[in-house]
Amino acid sequence: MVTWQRPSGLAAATASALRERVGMSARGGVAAPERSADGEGYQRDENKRLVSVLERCPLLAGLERREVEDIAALCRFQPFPAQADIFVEGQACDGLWVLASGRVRLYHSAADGRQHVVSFRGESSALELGPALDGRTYTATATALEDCVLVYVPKAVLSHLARNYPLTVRNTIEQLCLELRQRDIATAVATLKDARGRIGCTLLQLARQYGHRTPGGVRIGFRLTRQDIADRSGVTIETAIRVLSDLQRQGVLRTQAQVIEILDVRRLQHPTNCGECQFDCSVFGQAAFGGTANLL
DNA sequence: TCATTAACCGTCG
DNA sequence: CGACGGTTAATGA
Repeated sequence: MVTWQRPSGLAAATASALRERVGMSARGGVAAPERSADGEGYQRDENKRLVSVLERCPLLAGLERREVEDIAALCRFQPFPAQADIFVEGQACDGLWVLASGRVRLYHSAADGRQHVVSFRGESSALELGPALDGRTYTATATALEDCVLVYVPKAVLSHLARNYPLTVRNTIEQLCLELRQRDIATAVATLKDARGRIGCTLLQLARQYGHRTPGGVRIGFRLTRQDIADRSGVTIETAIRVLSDLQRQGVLRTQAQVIEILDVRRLQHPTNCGECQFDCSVFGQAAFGGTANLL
C-alpha cells in the first residue's frame, strides 16, 4: 500500500520486474500462440474479448471488424491487481497499454512523497500514447486503482498499424491533440485558480468523464479517496476536505462510501468561474476516454 | 486506513 | 489586516 507512494527507491525494482512481464506478454502474444486443442478454443475466446476491447479504443475507431481481429491476434491481455504499477515514470516504454477494465491513476511523484495526478483513466483509454509512439521513457506512473485488465500492444504492432491502416494515423493525431489540450488546460487551471476552483474543476471533469445521471444529480461512478481528489487538484488532503465539507454543507454535493454525487452543478461551476473560463473544457466531454458525453 | 476538525502560522493582496 | 491554504495534532469510524 505504501509502496506505490514511494518515488524513486523501489521504483527501479518494480520497473525491471515489469519489463520482464511486458516482454513475456509481448513475445507470447506475437510469436507463441497456444497450440493444444483446448488452447485453441481458449485462444478464440480471448481473441473475441480482445476485439471487443480494441474496437472501442479511439486509436482503432473506424476500422473494419476484420482488421481489428487481425490486430487483436497480435495483442494480449494482462491483469494487474489493485495498487500494482503498470509502468513507472522514467521506465523505458516498448509498447502501448490499453485499459480493458478497471480504473488507473496516472501521476507524477515528488521526492517528498506528494503526487500530482495527471488523470484518472477508465475503459478503452490508451495510457501514455506519447511514449508509446516515440519509444522514450514514460513521463508518468500508472497504478491500478482497483483490479484491472489491460491489453498490451507491442511497439512492433504499433508501427504495423501506422503502415497498414492510414486511418489509425489520423486517429493517433486526434488523440494526441486531445491529450495536448487537456494538459494545456490542466496547467492553466493549476496556476490560475485557487484551491476551490481547482477542486471544482477536478470534480466537474470527473463528472464529465465518469458521471452518470441520478435522480438528484450526477454521480461519479467509482470510489475516490479525499487524497485522490487532493492529488488531482494540487492541494493537501486537509484543504480538499475543507472544501468538500463546505460544498456538502451548502448542499452542492453528497458523498457516501467515497463515491461523490454532485447535486448542484451550477453552484459548483460558479466558484470555479466556469462562466468566464477561457478554457474549452468541452474536450473533457468527448467520448475519447469512454466517458458519457455532454452530461453537464 | 481514511476522514474530519481545529488550532496555528506564513504569505500575499 | 484578513483570506487562503499548508502544517500539525488529536480523534473517531
